[in-house]
Amino acid sequence: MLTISQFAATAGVTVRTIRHYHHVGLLPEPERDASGYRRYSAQAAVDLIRIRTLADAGVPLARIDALLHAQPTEFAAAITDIDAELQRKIDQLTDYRSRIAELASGERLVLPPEVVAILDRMRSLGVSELRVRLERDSWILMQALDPHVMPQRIRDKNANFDDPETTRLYLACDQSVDWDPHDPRVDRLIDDMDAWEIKHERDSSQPGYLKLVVSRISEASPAWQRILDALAHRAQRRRTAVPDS
Amino acid sequence: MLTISQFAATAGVTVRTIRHYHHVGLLPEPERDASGYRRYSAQAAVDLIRIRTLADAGVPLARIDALLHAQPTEFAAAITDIDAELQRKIDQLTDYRSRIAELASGERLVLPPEVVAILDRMRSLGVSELRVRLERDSWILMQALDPHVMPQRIRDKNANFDDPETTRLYLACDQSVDWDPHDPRVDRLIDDMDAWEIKHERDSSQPGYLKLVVSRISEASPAWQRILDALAHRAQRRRTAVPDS
DNA sequence: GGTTGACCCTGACCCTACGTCAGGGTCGGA
DNA sequence: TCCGACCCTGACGTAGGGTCAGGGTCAACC
Repeated sequence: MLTISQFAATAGVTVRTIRHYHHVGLLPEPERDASGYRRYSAQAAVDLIRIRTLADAGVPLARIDALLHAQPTEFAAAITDIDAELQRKIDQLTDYRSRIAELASGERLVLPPEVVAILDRMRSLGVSELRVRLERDSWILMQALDPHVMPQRIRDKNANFDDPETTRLYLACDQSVDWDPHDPRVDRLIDDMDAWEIKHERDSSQPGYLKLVVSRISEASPAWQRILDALAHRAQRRRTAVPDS
Repeated sequence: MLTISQFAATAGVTVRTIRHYHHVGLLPEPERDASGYRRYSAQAAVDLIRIRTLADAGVPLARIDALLHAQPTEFAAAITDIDAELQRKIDQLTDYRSRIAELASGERLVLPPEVVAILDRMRSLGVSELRVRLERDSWILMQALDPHVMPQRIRDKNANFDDPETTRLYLACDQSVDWDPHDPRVDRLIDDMDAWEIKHERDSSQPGYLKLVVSRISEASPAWQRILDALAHRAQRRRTAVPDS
């Protein structure tokens, strides 16, 4: 007969594991010898190995108990089930592996590839990292709060960067980050951007969740703050003069 | 800004998970609004996704905390590490899958293939399932208690079944299970087996752990009990007459 | 302006599958 | 007789949350 540690060793588990299985009723308590030690039969070892085979495969102990007392048919069905679950886990882990590999590269994980492409395009056009990060935050908020507008916004944004005039304006604005707010170039920029908004039938009003992004842009640079305030003011005047149809 | 449930949704986790991360200090507590609700920034969403990417890969939360504050070099090293661990898990799950598939077939899981082959050979020779099971138990005990003798015993056992005379004797003994202990055929069997033991220079003494198996064999059949007792008795007499060299 | 349903808050206990410690008895060999 | 390696029970600890309980908020609709 086997002592508890020999018994545990046949399945490569700890003594504590065995006692736990007794406690939860998964393994029946065996006979005791004269001094109260548990003594295990070879049959118990076979049972234990079956239990561990299932447990290793991730089957909860409570379900193992039921399984071992099930009809062969149900048992076979459950096995098929468990096997499919294992395959699913394997696929998932494989997926996690590829994600882990991308961890170094930041937003690739959190945004759809089209948006990542836009951000990369901005970088390659020479847009500052600060501006790119603000843009990224705005996409993240949009994704969380208003996901159905994303496809349209992606098209718009790409169209903007396809247009050399719009791109020039965007870059000029980006460069104004450390200009003095009263630099005459800022005035020209405001005029140009206002004209652009009129031409493209846009205005500076935004869905509520983007107000935060706008306020962070303003905080980042006094020049930007002046530009945004001026544009909002002019747009407001236009709306008052020509009310919504 | 995001409410806690919107924030949780960006990473596909529950609100409780977010609060748990605050509790353990993995995520910093964000600002609160006027009514005490937590409000999350887009940057927090990026951080959360990074955390979940690691957590999904099985990294303990405590280690994630350290990782996110680590140098890029250490971080990269840890990622390599985690990736290797993932691959190991995938391999293990693949292994469990193949084991699960064998669950129906019993001893294949618990004994080395050579022994399984011996048991299968016994079955194909027509040995009763009862006897096979007793034999299996004896191998299990041997494996747990005296594993280094197994290769030799495997060779011996195969040699026995390679010998037609020994096989005949074994089968005869197996068939005697329900004979009357005083059937004259039992006497002839005892004579034959005793002769066999002398010829092969074996005796019926066993290492302690096999005594149990022998006693279970005896319990299974009165005829077997008589055979074993008689053989042990004769072997004992021989040892007394011709003491160990 | 009242109600309804979907949120949010904290605090506390529950879960699995054991690990670990405390405090004590038992066994086998030197 | 003593030591180290076993064995026993009982109880608490662990990660990563789940799930109440008991209460406040918000927005929309009637």
